[in-house]
Amino acid sequence: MGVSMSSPKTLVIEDDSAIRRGVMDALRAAGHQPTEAARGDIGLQQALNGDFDLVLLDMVLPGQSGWEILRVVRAARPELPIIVLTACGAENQRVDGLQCGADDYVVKPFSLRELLARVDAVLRRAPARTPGQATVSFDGGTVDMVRRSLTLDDGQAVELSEKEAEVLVFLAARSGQVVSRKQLLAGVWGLDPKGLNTRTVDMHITRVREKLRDDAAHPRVLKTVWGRGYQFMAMTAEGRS
Amino acid sequence: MGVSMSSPKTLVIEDDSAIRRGVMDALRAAGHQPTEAARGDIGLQQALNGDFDLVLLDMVLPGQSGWEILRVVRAARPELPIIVLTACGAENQRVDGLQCGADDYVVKPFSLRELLARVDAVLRRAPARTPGQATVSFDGGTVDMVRRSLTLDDGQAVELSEKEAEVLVFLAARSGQVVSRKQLLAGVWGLDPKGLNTRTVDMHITRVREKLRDDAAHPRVLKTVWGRGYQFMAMTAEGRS
DNA sequence: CCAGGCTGTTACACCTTCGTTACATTTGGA
DNA sequence: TCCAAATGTAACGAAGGTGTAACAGCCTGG
Repeated sequence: MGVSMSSPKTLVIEDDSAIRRGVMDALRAAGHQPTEAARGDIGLQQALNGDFDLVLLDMVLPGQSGWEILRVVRAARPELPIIVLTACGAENQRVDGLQCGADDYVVKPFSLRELLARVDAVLRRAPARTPGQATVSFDGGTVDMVRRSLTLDDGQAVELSEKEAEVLVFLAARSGQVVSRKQLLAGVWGLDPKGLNTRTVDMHITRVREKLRDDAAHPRVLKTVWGRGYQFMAMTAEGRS
Repeated sequence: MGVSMSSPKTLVIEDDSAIRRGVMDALRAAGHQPTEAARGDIGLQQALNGDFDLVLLDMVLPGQSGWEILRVVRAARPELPIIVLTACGAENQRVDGLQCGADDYVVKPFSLRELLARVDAVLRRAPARTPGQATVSFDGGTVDMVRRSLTLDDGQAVELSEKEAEVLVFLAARSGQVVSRKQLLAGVWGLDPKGLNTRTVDMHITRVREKLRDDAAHPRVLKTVWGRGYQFMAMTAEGRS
């Protein structure tokens, strides 16, 4: 199931009808198949159940907060790209938004050209994150997220322990995003950050890196983002068959 | 919501109805779409919420001080050009105005021809300051103000530390303006200039310059304006795609 | 019972960031 | 010209983030 995205299906969640219509028209003109939602709760349903390649999400919505939607969709469909539309100013929202896992961020008022540029960039940058894709390739091998198995480029299958597999799949499903230790603790261990030591995460990263033949000092796969977390570097474009 | 500035939307905040009418007529004759506000508080609302390309701001106003408006608009919409209309004489107001972030100033009484010349100059000089623009290019690379990332022209992505990113984005968002150390301290560190050493700013500028491949003696990007601060030199006109 | 693997914790060395200080150099004005 | 203020930057150190070796507890399969 290659991709090449001839006609991306995009979900627009935005309550302001003027902006929504403008965005819908621009997307259609750019060859998308856009769907619109004027309320947060309805948009959330569609994002979770629909077959979309991209979500454009306003932060100020009736029916459900945009932040809540971002969190829920990220948890349920980590591979689905999301671009956040946020009201102007609000310097700090940007950090929160990107840390919540938005793939990009457009500040209102925005030009439609700017928005389309961001949309193209996100779709181009996320080749391995098509919904339903079961494997993610990196420089040196491939992760099968369904079987939770790891195969290196020389054909060798690598055994993973339970936790190692969970950590690797969790990161691979969010390839390109920076994942904090807290997110890993919550997602893999399913706990409040109580009870468990943050260093536990580091230790497992070290063990996974070893099996990936990755080097912490010059990582090809699991990059450390200082002060923020870890980032799975998926293979871009020039990929295998 | 597009831009391309064939018919710039200009907001005129001025309480003297004779002057206001004259300016409005002159702008219309010059092909603008001007909007007028006779009171400071109303003008401030419009400047913050409206979709304008330029603001003409009188300093002496009922309802709200012009200085206050200048400060607030600068903080919320740093990319929005502002030309200050200041009462005659008062040489020092000029300095204060420019330091507060006005893009230009016109001293009353002024000729309409002079005003239009200044308006044209400011609009021409502010290519990278379109509302919603998320990237600013300079001679040697591009700053993405949303991702807080830096890409050089050879395609290399440069890692920025937290503070480096904040300093660079703060300056890039105000490209063309001279930003004082005090403004940087307030905007990036969020402190009164107490508690922190002014040299801290210099040090971070040095570090950012290094990552920009910029040379303090012959700066292409971060120019030192002696006695006043620093200035981000955005790429003009003949820009990239 | 033991052996062996998996997990989480601890400890320690190292690295990054960032504010400060110090000193050389530059600049503008008297 | 000379002087004082402003600037550039190397160097330092504190605070805290990161990599990983070592260890102890746990479970599972003999």
